Amino acid sequence: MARPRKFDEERAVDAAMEAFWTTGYEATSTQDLCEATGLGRSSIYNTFHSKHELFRRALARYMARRTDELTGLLEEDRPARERVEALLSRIVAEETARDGDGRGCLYVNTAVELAARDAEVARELERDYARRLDALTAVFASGQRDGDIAADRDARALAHFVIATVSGIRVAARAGADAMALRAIARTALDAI
Amino acid sequence: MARPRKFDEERAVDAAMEAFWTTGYEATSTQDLCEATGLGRSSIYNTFHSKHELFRRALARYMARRTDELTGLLEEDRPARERVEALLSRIVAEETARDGDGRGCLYVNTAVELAARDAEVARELERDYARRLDALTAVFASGQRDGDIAADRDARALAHFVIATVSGIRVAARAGADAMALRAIARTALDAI
DNA sequence: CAGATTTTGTACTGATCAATCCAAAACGGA
DNA sequence: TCCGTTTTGGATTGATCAGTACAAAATCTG
Repeated sequence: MARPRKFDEERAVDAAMEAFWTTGYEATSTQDLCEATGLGRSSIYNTFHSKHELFRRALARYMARRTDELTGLLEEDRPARERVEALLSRIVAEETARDGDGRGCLYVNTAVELAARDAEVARELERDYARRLDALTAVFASGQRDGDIAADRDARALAHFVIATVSGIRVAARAGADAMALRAIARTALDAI
Repeated sequence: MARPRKFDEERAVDAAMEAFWTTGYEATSTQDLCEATGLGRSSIYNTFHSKHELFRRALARYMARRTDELTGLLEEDRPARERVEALLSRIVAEETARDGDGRGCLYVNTAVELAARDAEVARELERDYARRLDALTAVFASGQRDGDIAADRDARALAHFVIATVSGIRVAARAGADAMALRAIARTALDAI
């Protein structure tokens, strides 16, 4: 063997994720990444080979973490409608929190900033979309079995709708909508399901 | 007087708008803006003083144009529900068009890319949000007078909800959702109003 | 036609970008 | 302890960034 690393790769990805999350892909310089991770240029390029590849790692980590949270929340033993309500409430709480301070959601940010001109990233976003769609579809299907979601609805359509509502709340928050407005959006969306 | 301009300022703003729209603020270089507008550097800086100010002009133009389209559509003499349905259909059609090709919406793009770190831009987005909110609120209020929207609903909440649905559809389109999914989102949203 | 004024093209500024190079440093195995 | 291997820091690369300097060109007023 040889000289060992003196940093933890996963912690570095985490730090890079935070940087990309708050600043965006283009606006985060490699210098910013050095400062965020505490690593030198060489260590970053030796480990991740390029800013783009580090971003992909950071995005994958973000999506995995978020989708895990989502599925955890959606697997709770409650009526389907309540589970979706809890999901939307959490999104509203996140977006109105004054400490997280308006960085939004890396998934939405990336979809808007990069998806159109980066096929690899677009593919990753699609895969994550599919995962969340499946999780939500399962929730609505179980709600239909339990009877608290009308049986004649299309579970998959409802799942698409909830995902869109989440993104809608996030964009509205960035466009300056206040907490009351965000709650109104969530409440109105719940009327539809 | 003195030497006259040999270009149309408004056409230049239009061209810049197209560039920012397809590429984003950061990723559009001043060189790109020269090529898009057909102007030299000097003309651009002599007229608009900075990339940032040109962007603000372009954004204002985009929002004015879009909000005009919106209010035009919403002032048609039809039941409120149909007017909102027409609005959502248009958004879906835009996002699935294969020629416009995935540039999305400059308003949403800007909210996500810039609003958090550019107070001036954030203020403009808020003003536009308010304009669209008022237009939609008026539609729902008229629908309640006509009886095709339930009188016990909150017209303003419904308006927030429709705006969020539009953003949600746009983000979903960028994340890879297909035309059927976008139509399902619009249809489900209509069930809520 | 002459003088005042503005636009325009071109060359240039210093800063910063992502990425590379290279030698010194640090470890494991022998 | 010494060799092979890898990591690390710091200097450096060429490209590109937003913005400027300046003089030639073009038009109006007189």
